[in-house]
Amino acid sequence: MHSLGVKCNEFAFPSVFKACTLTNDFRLGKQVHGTVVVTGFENDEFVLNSMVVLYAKCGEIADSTRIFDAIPRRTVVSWNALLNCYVQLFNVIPEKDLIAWNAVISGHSHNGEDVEAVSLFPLMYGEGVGVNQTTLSTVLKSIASLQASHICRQMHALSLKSGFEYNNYIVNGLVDAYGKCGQSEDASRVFKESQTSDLLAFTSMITVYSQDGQGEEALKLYLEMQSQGIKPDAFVYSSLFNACASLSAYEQAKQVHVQVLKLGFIIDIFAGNSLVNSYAKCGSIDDAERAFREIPERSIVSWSAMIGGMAQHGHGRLALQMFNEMLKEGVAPNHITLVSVLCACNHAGLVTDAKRYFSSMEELFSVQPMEEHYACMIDILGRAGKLDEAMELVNTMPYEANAAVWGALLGAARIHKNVDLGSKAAEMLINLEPEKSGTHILLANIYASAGMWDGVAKIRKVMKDSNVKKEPGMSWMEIKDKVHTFIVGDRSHPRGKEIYAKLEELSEPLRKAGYVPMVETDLHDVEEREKAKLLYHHSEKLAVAFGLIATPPGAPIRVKKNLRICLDCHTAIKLVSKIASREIIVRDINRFHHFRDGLCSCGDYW
DNA sequence: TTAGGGTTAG
Repeated sequence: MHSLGVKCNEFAFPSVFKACTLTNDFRLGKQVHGTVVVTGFENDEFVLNSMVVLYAKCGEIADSTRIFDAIPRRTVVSWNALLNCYVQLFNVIPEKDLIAWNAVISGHSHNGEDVEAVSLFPLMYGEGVGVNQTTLSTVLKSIASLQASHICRQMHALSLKSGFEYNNYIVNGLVDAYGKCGQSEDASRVFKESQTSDLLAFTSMITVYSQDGQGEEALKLYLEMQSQGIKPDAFVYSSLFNACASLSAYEQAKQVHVQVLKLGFIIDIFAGNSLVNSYAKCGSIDDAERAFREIPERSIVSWSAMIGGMAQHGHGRLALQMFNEMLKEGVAPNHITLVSVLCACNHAGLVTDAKRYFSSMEELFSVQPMEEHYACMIDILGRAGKLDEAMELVNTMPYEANAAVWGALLGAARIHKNVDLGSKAAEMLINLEPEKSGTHILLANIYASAGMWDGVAKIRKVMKDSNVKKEPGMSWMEIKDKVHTFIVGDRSHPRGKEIYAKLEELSEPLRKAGYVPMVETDLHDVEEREKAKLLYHHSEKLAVAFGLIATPPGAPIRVKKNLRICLDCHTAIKLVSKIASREIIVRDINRFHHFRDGLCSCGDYW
């Protein structure tokens, strides 16, 4: 082709390099390299990646590395080629020094080969070449990816022994690794004891808090960082938005958003994606969509966050429209996007669409259905009352039914009052997750709705005997930048008297609108009258009452709850939204409920 | 010569 005088473009070069590599024709490969330079394609990343492989295979490690370093986005193939080259070279070095060991360990770590990186460390240590901060921080990063908390502790001890207590790289590495291993207390201890004022260490610690659900701690640390005069960058903000998301702190998210705009970090894709997620989780899907539209180059994560947000808000059809818009833009969905798409169908009751997506996802999008997709599909079928179809899928799927699947079946059994399926699913769940009290409660609900009071009594006894405590329901409501917490029957709030007075004031119009307390499914071992009182003072009702007295008339009220919203509160809040002419948004553990004018966006289907 | 922090679901 070349000798015929036909010009080669950037699409042809990678194939030519690949052919040279496969046939070991390095002389020709180098000639082609010359042509690349002449034709001006030496900056094309596909061309460069294929050259890295060529030079690595012919053992010219220096050239391979030089080209590799210049590529902005490296492919797995070029990583592997260069790494193999280093490993081979490394193996023939008789006396390996510290730098050689570090280079190979970090090569494995960068390449996602964390087990190899971590296992090389003891060999290196045994050689007596010593360790430096590079070794430890590289190994800690792999430990973090592996979530190996036991090894993390050993590396911590070694770091202290080696005198790296105040080294920023090591402090950051330990905070990150402990955090990823789920040991947030250890992360926090290392961070505090180091007394560091390093931006990366602060970012890691803020991230640990936000991923551990300690949103308030994350925000507090961010304030402390600012008071120390440490200038934030875009990394901090993606974690901070997550902290706001986990707190459902809408006002906080808005304030942080303003700062991000001022600092010019809004073009950062991670911060942008977190902002979309944050607004969605804080109850404002409109703000989320505005933020989404402002992202200059939307990634699959941006689309997934937006589609998932719409799904959780019950806007199933809009979520599917968004999905189609994404496909039109040529963005390929991943397994998470498809979970959100199925979830959208689920919340909107779109069974036919769900079946279509589920059965064609592998063919259309090359994504094999995973456990999550099966669990979602079983949930959809179950909710829609297609219990036989749901069971058939359970029996034919290539996975063992897990807690998500049994949970879906238990939920379906509750909605459709199927006592047999309910008790079977509950039994499986109690085996899989004995510590969770929700299972007992759902089963009790099934018995109660079937009028099987002896069953309810039996569960009450089992819970009492096995000391299973109902997880206390808690609700949160944010006013300005303060988050107010409520627990059932709680009178400790400074405006407690007014809150209870408001509920008292609402009781008559509620009764007139048809509200009857649903005392029968309550498992507390108390008198009926006492039960009605407890029910009427559930945390979400207290939070809504507080919202009514603490926000201006007509303002929306946003509440977050740690469990599923209870049926009684759902009914009551629907009526309150009409009586008080307010939009009330409740985020529960599963989804959002937008109450307006006596109705809920979930269509009583949750 | 070798090295550190962030995003989407269930």
